[in-house]
Amino acid sequence: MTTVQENPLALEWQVCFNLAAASRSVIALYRPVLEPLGLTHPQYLVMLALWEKSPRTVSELGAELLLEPATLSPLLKRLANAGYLTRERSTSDERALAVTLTPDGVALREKALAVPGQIVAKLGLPLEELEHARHVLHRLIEAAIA
Amino acid sequence: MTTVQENPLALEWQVCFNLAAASRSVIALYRPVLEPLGLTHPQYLVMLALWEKSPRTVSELGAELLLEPATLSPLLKRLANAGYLTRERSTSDERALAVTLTPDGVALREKALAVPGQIVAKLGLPLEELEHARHVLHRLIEAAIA
DNA sequence: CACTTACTATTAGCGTACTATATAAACCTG
DNA sequence: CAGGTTTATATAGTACGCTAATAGTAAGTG
Repeated sequence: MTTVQENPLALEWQVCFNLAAASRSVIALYRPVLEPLGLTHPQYLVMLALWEKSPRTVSELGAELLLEPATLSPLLKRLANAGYLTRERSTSDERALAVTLTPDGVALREKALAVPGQIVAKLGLPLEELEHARHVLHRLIEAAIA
Repeated sequence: MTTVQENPLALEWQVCFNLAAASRSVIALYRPVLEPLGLTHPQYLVMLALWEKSPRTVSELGAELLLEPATLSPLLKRLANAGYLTRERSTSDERALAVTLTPDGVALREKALAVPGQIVAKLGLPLEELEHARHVLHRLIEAAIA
């Protein structure tokens, strides 16, 4: 393993590479766990947001998830097709879309409660280390979007 | 901000959300920096790997970058179209593809040397914190692919 | 009130990124 | 050395995720 001094462009020393690789590697663990729920990982994150508060507009979801409306729009359509939410124009503001959980969508939360534990088991890391990682990542987000 | 005890599915408490959001947020910083080099972020990572060693096969690149051949195949074609590398069947093993930097590809490294500094400046975090983040992420990768 | 400006979501186009499948070369084993 | 298996890429299909451009609604202004 080379040092940064020798090669400032060494792949393994780039935070961005480790960030991208960690994101893909960890999300890959979710695939088999979320498959029985009929969700992809981004869809799971949208459901997490909606379980906290529903209805929400596309903008509100985008602000919390840090996703562009153009990304959410088709994703929400797929979740609507799956029967987990409805998409209706807001009555107060015809521009806004009210994204609302269906009873099926609300009920799915019960199954989802088992997800975090399964992932933690797969990772095999102590909770303190995961909590520390979460904190480090939050700092990176804050720095990047500042 | 709710606690984990209150809501184990709280979005902001999920490592996976912070991981995905941090990855997208940090990579977004690279876009304007890499644009003059004619590279996307995944393409930049491939070039980092090739600057370390060229020629490489698709499998070797996939092993280092943790990417599937199906992802690399079209990505390498785009880099070949850009003139940064050539794709030729290996003479010793006709199954393998020899991915080799062109002189243009080699020369691009000089411009790339300025990239990490620009990103660090944009993030505005001390190098020690970035190095620590890199270490934490490496631990997550190891745990996830174990 | 007409006009302009701002806001909200959608669409189009491009580039990842995955699984599953296909194809061809290399290998191994009887 | 023929036949099956393994290995190395490539392709098909689906789903993000972005920017840029669009359409429709709301709000502000003379």
